[in-house]
Parts: sequence; C-alpha cells; structure tokens
Amino acid sequence: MRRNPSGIKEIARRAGVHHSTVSRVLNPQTRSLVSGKVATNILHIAEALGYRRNSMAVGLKTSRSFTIGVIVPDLTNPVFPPIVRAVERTMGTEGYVTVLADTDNSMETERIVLDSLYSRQVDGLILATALLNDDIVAECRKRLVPFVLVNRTISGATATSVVTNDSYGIRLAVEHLVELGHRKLAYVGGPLNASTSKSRHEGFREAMTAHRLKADPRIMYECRSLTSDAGSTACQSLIQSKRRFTAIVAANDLLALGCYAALDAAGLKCPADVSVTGYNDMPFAEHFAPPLTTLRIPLTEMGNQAALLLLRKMRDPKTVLPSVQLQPSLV
Amino acid sequence: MRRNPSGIKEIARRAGVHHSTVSRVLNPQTRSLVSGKVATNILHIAEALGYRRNSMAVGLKTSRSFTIGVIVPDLTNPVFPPIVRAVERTMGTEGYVTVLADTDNSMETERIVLDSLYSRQVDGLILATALLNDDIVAECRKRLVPFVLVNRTISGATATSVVTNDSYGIRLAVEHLVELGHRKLAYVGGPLNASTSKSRHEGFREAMTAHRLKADPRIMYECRSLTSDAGSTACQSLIQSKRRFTAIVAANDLLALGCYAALDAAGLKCPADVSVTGYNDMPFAEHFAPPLTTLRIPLTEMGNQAALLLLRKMRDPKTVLPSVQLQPSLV
DNA sequence: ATCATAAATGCACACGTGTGCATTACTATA
DNA sequence: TATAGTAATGCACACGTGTGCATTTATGAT
Repeated sequence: MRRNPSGIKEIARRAGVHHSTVSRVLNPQTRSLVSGKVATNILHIAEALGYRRNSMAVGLKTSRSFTIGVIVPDLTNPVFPPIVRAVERTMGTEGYVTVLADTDNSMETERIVLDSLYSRQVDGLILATALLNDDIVAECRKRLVPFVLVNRTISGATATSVVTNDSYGIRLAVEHLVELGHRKLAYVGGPLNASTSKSRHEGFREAMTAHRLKADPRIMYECRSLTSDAGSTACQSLIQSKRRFTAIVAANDLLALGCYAALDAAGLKCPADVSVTGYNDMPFAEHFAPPLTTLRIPLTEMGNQAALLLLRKMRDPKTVLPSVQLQPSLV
Repeated sequence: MRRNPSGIKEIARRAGVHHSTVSRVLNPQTRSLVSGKVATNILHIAEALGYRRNSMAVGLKTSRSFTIGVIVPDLTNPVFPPIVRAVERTMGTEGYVTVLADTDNSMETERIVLDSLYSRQVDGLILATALLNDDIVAECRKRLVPFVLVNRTISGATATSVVTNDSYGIRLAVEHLVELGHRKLAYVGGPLNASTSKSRHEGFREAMTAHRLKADPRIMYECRSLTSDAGSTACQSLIQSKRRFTAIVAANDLLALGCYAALDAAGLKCPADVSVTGYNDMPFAEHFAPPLTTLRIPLTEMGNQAALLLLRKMRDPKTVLPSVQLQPSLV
C-alpha cells in the first residue's frame, strides 16, 4: 500500500519543472533561489495534492531526524508528566518530535530503548533516569549524541543537567518543622544511587547540624524505591523501632503518603502525633488528609530549560552548556 | 559530523562480501539465506563496530517506520500517563517506538502535530483526543493510516475504540449514593462534545429515572474543561442557586476535587452535609479528605488493548477491528 | 565423472529528497 | 547590439538499506 503517491517528483511533473526546483521551493531555506511565479505555482500544486514531505528521506539525506528522545523511569510518577509535557511543547515549536520511553526503572530496558533511539537517529536525548555513576550516560557520550539530564544528575557534575537545589529544599522542610517546635526528626529517603536522594539525604544532615540537632542514623531510612508502599514499610519499621520522633521528613511525596498510611494503621494522628513533610508537590497534595506540606519544584520550567539547552547543543554541538539549578519552595 | 561511520558497506568491506549479503544477515528474516560461517563472521564484525542499522534508510526503502504516534489532550491529566505507559510498553516489545504528542486541548495544534507525524511516516496512531464529531479522525481515515481511539470515541461508533462503559459507571455511583439515602443528586459533568462526558451525562439521567428519581436539569452542570477549577466554579453556582441537593455526582475526579474546594469554602462539610463521587480513580484518591468515592477504570488495560488492536491493524490493514469496552468498578 | 539441482552470493536498481555544479535565461551596462 | 554578470533552473549523484534476478559455487544422484 503506497500511502503517499504524490512525492516531490509528481509535483515536478505537474508543474513542468525538475524535481530539484520543487525541493528548493518546499524548503523555506532555499525558496529564494527560485522565481516567485514558479514558486507559488508549485506551492499551489503541493497544497492541492496534500503533499507532506517524507521525513525519512530527508533524514537519510541530511542525517537529521528532527526527533529527540525522552527517557523517564516511570511515567506514572507524577513528577514526570509536567516535565515531559514541557519538553514536548517547546521542542514541538521548533519542529522536533518527541519519542517517549519509559524504562520502568530497569537499566536493561533502558539500554534496549537507547539502542532503538540511536538506530532511529535521534538528534538528541533528555534523560530523567540518570544514576550517580551511570554507564548509560557514558554510552551516550561515546555515541556523540547531544543529551541533557533532567531532575537527576550524575556524580561530578560532568554532564549538563537541569535540577533543583535539593539540599536547600530539605533544609526548608527541616526549618519549617523546627519552627513548629519539632526536635526529633526522622528521615525517609530514597535510594542513594540517585542524585536527588543523595543530596536530600545530605541536605537533611546538614540542616540538622545547622540547627544544632543530631541527625540520628537510627531513624533515617533509605527506601529502595520511591513508592507509597516503600514509604509505608519504612515508616512501619520506624514505628516498631520504638525510637522517639515527632516528625518525619520524607524525600518524596509518595513516600510521605506511605508514611501517612503506616501512621494511620498504627493509630497515630497526623499532624497531632507526628508531622510529615513531602517533596515534589504532587498535584492536589493540598487535598490530602491532612494537607501535605511539601516542596514545590518547578517541573514545567525544568522541562523547558532542558529542551532549550538541548536545542542549543544540537544547533552547535561544540558549545559547552551550563547546568541549571532551580530553587524549590515550601508550600 | 558523521555519527555512524560504519554502515552496512563498511561491514561488507571488512568481511570481504557484498553489502547485500550483510543486509541479509542483519535481517533475521533473511538470515537463513546465507551460509552459517559467513553469517557469524558478519555478526561478529557488526558487533565489534557497534553497528546499528539506520532506521531512516530502512524506513525509506520499506516505507515502514516502526513508529506510532500517541496523541493526548493533556498529559498532566492523571488518566493518561498509565495509558501512554502501557501503550509504549507493549509497542516497545514489538519493536515499535512511540512518539508522544500533547495537544493541550487545541484542535489547531492537534492538526499540526498530525501533519508532523504523518510526515514522519508513522505506521499507526492512538488517539485519546477524539471528540464526538471529529474531523481529525476523518482526516486520519482519509490518509489511510491505521488508528485506534482510546478512552473517548466518536459518534456512531464508526471507528475502533477502547473505552469503558461510562454510563454503567455513573449508574454505579448513583446507586451507591441512593443506597446511602440520598435523593437529591446534583451532577457536575464535562463538555458534551466528548463521548465520555456525554455518556456519563446520559448515564446519570438513566440511572436517576431507573430509581424513580428526577434528574433535575437545574442542578446539572456542564463544565467547559475537566479541571479542578471548573469543578469549583460549577459547584459554587450550584451552592448559590440555593437549590437543595445532598450529593454531587462528578464526572471526573478533578471536578470532584473542585467541588470539595467549593464546598469547603462555603462552610459545608463532606460527607456530612454533601457527598461527592468522582470518576477516574486518580492515584491516591484514597488519601484525600475525605477519601473520594470514585470509579476505577482499567487504564493500563485500556492502553494494552489499544496497542494490541493497533498492532493487528498494522499487520493486516484489511482486518476490521472490534471495539472494546471495559467495565469500571466502584472504589 | 557428469550433470541436474539447490544453495550462496553478487549485481544493480529503487526508495524520496537535498545540493554542488553546469547550463540556460534574463537584466543591465556600455 | 554585444557582453558581462546574475538569476533561475536542470542534471546527476548521494544518503543507507532492501530485494528481485543473475551468477557462481556447492551438493547429490546417476
């Protein structure tokens, strides 16, 4: 089934010109090379035929696909949709199309996906999956495809990334709780191989010592995944440890919700018995019971910035891009 | 910058064979045509060179891109990420890549996006944006690209779609409220040009008459968009109308949350004064204050089914696909 | 050993477009 | 009007791969 019977050649035939002339007309870049009369005629014919240029042929010839890849660990994590959306939009206005890949937190599928994208000649990548020492990032570098990290970064800050100041954010949370009179703060964090979790972890310790409090490692937990379930089990063992704490700083809203559940199951009231703070500003967090104190991170802005940086890099591969760090705010 | 210096020809050169032989080896379909010895040798060389086939060239030659498009109206609506994720995954296992497009509820950008995808020779489309009489769907049909509608469908059921039984879902909600003793039910729905909103609207009226209750059009609202804000303003005017109602059936969780906000602002308690039900089973709806009674729709399953149908259609364009209707459940 | 047959490989063209270079048509200046 | 110069267009090849057909090589039967 030939889906597009009318190529550039057909237009040329009808206009009585060589197909190269048509090519020039259809390309805004080179349209000025051809006389106005012929140009408008060709444009009319193209319009009448409903012509759409075949991007595969263009891509083959120019080795640019006007396609970028966005790789996320889990699209159902509410952090990512706003980022992806923003990327897709700003790239779209520049004529780029966004292929989305969800790795389901698996490095193996990430590698497969990367192969697939590379084979499709993507012009650039936006990675939201980076771990601290990530051989996938190394591979991207080796393959010479421009990429920007978003949300997470790698150790050494050797790649351009768009992240938020996580340790500052956690400090805001700690200060908030301290102002409310809390002194015994527990911490429920994520896996330390991700930059976000690591700097939140460190941010917690720094903020505690800054307030002359002790960050007790016995009431600090590192969850394996950033899910509600993980937070719940962490909080359960926290409760069972019988150590005193009056507040929990969670490194993620989902973890915080898990804590809510565990506290509720243990008959503890929020925030009467224990206060909980989250991180990420999940949509509608204010409707939770009780309304979750959390940190808003400018997700859309992050997506925008990442897209803009990537565009710069793709246009001029030898530019060295700055990394961007945005500020979270307490809500 | 040549990113892929080692094409099929280079491999052929090193193996001392013609490039067509390499092509046959690299293609599992035709590998049996070439002798085992040569094949393994070629595979080794390809491996050593880190060869990845150029999909644009393949696509140009075979006019298949192994790419599909997924078009959603708003990715930050929590309904869509699970669907998109499921589609991407099942398509991925079949070697397809998914380009995502967010139309931001604008038909204009949808048309632009569609052009862009068509130009990229997508093999198929999954549309979550369909309105009841949708000329975009007509355009897809004219362009002969296989497509499947998901979540929403068009009038006349003339296209294959994967949807849930919305009127049944609303009936469940109504029955639930009636069992709780409610008799005066208000309805806050979405724009009637979408099939979901329309059948929920109709479902509400049917369920009411089935219980010998009157669906009072004066306390039934049609919001312009499915957002929390829209629900809030609808509920406000509901309150200001001074008409009696003891429960609100919202056609969407976001609308329901807006009702929560408006009721709270008016000093009304939930569910003591007014009960509210939602629709869509937003993640963590159980953590809301109060826990939202809503309808769970099998989003992942919908995405899966849509992908499978599309695969069938792409493999055999002359099959006529069945439409699938899944059942929601009250939670 | 000879020949018929099958297996393996080479050859050449095609997919649709872009682009440097050659060629032709036009314009202006003397 | 002749000529130089420029604008407009045609020509041909290239991008990387797939595939029908021709050709060569191996296999087996007599």
